[in-house]
Amino acid sequence: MSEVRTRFAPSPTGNLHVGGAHTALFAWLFARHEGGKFILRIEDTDEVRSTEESLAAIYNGLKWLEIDWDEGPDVGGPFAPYVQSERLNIYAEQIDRLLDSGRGYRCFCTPEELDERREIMRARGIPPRYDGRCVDLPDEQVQTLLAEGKPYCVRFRVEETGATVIRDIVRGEVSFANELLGDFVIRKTSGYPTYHMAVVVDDYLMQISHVIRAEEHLANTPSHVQLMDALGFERPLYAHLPLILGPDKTKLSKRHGAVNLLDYRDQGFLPEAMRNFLAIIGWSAGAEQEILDLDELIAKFTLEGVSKSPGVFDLEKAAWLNGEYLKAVDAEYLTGILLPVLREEGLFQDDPSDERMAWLIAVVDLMKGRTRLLTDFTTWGRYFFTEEFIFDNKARKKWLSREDVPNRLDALAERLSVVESWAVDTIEQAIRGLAEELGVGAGQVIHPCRSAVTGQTVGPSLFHLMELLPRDTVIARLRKAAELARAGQMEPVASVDGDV
RNA sequence: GGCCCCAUGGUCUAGUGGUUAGGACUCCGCUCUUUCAAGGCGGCGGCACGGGUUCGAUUCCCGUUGGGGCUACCA
Repeated sequence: MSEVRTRFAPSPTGNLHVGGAHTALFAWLFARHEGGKFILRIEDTDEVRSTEESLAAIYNGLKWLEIDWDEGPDVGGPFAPYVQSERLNIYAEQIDRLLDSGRGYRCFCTPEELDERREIMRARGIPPRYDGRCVDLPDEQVQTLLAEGKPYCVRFRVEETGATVIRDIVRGEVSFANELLGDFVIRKTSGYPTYHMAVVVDDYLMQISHVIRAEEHLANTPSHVQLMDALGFERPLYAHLPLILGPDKTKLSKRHGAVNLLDYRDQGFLPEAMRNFLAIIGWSAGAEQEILDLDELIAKFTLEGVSKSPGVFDLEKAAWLNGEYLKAVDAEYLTGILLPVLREEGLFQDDPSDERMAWLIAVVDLMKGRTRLLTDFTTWGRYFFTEEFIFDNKARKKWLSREDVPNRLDALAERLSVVESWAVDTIEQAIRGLAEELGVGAGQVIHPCRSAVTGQTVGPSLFHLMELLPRDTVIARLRKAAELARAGQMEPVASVDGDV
């Protein structure tokens, strides 16, 4: 078998969205699994909507997921250029061939006329397709119109009878009746090729072996295949991937919330978790394993494992998976990713000392076992970084508003101020010792203490978390909580979020 | 409307002409623990429907229903 070459061919008309990332990932995984090449091609034949920013967003999104390309606009390659707007002469040449062979023809219908006729057809219940008005325009008439400078586009004359059969790796054989296809535009009035023309030419010239794309393109495929046949191009193999759906089961789009891949980075997702999650929508290794690292993904990925039915993007499960990665990942590595998130929130300084970094790593190590998103560090773990944290209602209600608590907190502060060293075991001794002296269970000191120091009733081991806070800070928090409680300011309040 | 695709719990899925239909997320219990939003254990919940084919269909065929995609001088 000749070399496997797959491509991702986005149009730079917006951010890299989740669906695009999914397609790119599958095409990339397949190429990597097969030891082939993965090509990035930019389809900017939409002159009005294409933007530079969007191109940058595509690069950033792919890089975030660690999807790399062997050939592309920035890295070049044997079939450069990889940006369609830089290949206009190539398409022009192929369009001319079609014009010469009679499979292409000039169409002088205006968009307004087309719209009007389409409406009429629709109203009559006829499938709206181009009526072929300009197909057999006499040559002299064409010359006259040309001479008049009348604008025109070029259409492709599709087969009138029979059927076009697509062999799709994931769907099997799919047949389309040719009579239902209309003569479609291959060159716009502007001179730009349409998507249909450009993909076909580029997939052939770039020697793409497997066209892996989303299912929304399945219905376009007979058009592409006919074009290829007419041009004498060998057909690639096709694999149409299931779509990603929103919770309402329609194609995932803006109205479902975040569809920009990088929004998930900002929401606290790890790239490896998002990659893993994307991979298991519409694909399964067959085994009962869902957590797969990059190497496993590449090793196990096959097109046969791709499912036909679309899948809902379940954010809940994505968050769970992210939590699994957070747990498994090395604390030092995680700290590196977390740093910008903390700085964004103004919770960590710009030029920390080695000591301070070591402290952060320790915090991350303590916290990561119970987080699902990176942003949990700035919400649940806020008390590590600032005094500006809230006392949630559960803590207020259950402990901080209790009558006996202020005295207990003060007593604990007193005791902690005299322990000879600030460490897990000395802290634990102090707390348990106080409980014993008061003749109450340890929990009666531990819980109020946790509430006062963290504002929450849940979290990592109290003694360990206290060790990571400066003694002065802990003591100050205990005293402050006691004071607030005495002033009657520890009653549950409506304004406090975090009442979970 | 026409064409095409799809159909296993709410969601992601494994799987088979004969299985107690398996796993994961969510949810609910129980348990461990100083706490749970962590860990452990357990539970609820599914083959869309109707016809065939067959000794036997979740599995194969047809239809229905439902969902989705496409129907542009957007890609």
